Amino acid sequence: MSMQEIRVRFAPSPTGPFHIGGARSALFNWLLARKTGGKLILRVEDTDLERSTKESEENIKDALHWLGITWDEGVDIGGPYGPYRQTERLAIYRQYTDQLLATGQAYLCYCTDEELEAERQALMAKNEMPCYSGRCKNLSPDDEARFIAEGRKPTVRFKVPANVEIGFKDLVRGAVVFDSNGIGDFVIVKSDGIPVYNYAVVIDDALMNITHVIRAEEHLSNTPRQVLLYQALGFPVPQFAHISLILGKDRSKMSKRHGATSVEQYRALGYLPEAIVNFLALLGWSPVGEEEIFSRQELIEQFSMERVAKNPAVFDVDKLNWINANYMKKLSPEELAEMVIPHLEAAGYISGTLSPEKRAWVTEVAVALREHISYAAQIVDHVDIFFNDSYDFENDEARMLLQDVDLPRVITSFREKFHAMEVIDVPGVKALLKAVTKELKLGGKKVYMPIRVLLTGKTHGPELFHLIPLLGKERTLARIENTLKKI
RNA sequence: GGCCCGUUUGACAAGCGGUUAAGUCACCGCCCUUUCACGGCGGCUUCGGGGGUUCGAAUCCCCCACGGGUCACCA
Repeated sequence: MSMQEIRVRFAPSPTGPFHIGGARSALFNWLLARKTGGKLILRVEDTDLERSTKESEENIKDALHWLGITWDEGVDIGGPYGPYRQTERLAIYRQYTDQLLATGQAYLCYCTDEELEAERQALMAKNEMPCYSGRCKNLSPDDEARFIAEGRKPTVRFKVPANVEIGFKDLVRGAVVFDSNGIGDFVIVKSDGIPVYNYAVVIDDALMNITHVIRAEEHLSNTPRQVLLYQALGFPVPQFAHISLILGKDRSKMSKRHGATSVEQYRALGYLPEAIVNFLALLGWSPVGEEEIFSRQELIEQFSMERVAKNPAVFDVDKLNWINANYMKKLSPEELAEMVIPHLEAAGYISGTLSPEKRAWVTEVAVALREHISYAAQIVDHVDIFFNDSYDFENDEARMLLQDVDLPRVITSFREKFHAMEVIDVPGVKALLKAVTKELKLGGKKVYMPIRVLLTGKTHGPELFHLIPLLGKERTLARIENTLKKI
């Protein structure tokens, strides 16, 4: 028995920033395709003419590229089942609409928005399911002529059969059954001739030979409508897999008020694509072993739909940060600098093209700080001590440290040795500080802490032997003098 | 409101009728240490409630509660 090639698709609508939940849907599709040697198709569902923008489509493709999610057929690269943009497939949909109309499986509806809204309100008031009554189903020729004369533009509605059980197997949820009586005749083509999502998606998935439809759970209740359409059109029904939603901290659907929700925002904050992919994969899917850090390749090897969870998952930024920090540690100094520089520019610490020396210095600063940050943007919270020679004491503890009776001896010893240093480098400063503690017979704390406060005004920060070489001889000495004047 | 989906510790979750109910993040403690961070070690009262089925239930069935989704000429 030969395995049929798995064909999955990611079909975003380009109507806004690319949501992190969309990215996860794309990722799961991609993982299954890569895992099985199948194909991932990228189709753009732009039938909402009001809200769809080219800019948004570009944004989505950019984000996908950035995440390393590649498609085998679709917009930009084409393929045997194109076009892959729904607004370019209108003629195709029309054919099937004619077929549905001709066979009596669909009909024209002349109801206005106002009429429909009134009907809906009436039903709601009676506590009944607000679904369309079907009153245009058997319109008399006279009425129809009248509506046309009035200039009404009809929609096309699908005739939903009564008393039918619509069941399908969901890879994540198991058997799901709906009652057709709960579904009113729904619009499949808008009055402007553009098909509605539920309709276009069926024709496209069928024509593009999609075998597995992996998408967010919010589409679960749309699925019975689609199954009906598959049957009416004589198409085979694909496998469905509805993955759970991503929730915010308060367990409601993730939205703006939960913080960053778009891929673009995380990118801008300085998260790494590998980390986002890793984190997203863990949201709803679980690996077999104990390891949680996976490269894309490892994810592909380990992924399986069987291990996708049914329950919704809360987006936990702390865990994302932990994962991202893991990947940041693996960066080379140059890569790290690359990530951090835009944030330093934005914060006004640097500008323009950096000289090679300055760039090297910034790189070292980033390296000194890398253990302290989870994502690139956080660099600005720690970097001030390197750029700003004037500062205030962070707190009383800092002030107190400079009241210590041993302070004069520490300063004298340090200054003396430091003056004598030819080259200010990490091992040199390390040795110097050690020599001071030894000479004065003081604990490390008695030496390091006052010097730290003298140099930065703060009680914590990066290692002194990183800090001092980066400040250099003059700035180090000058800072000590300036601070001493303040006490 | 109808329909559908879900409910294991603060979060992600493993678990598929018999386990001391994994692991990861967070948190707490200890160790390392010049601080913070990193790292190491340890801790962290978990199966929403109630009925069944069964020798035995987190696991199967029913009811309830709660959360979510959906009922558009949006996707």
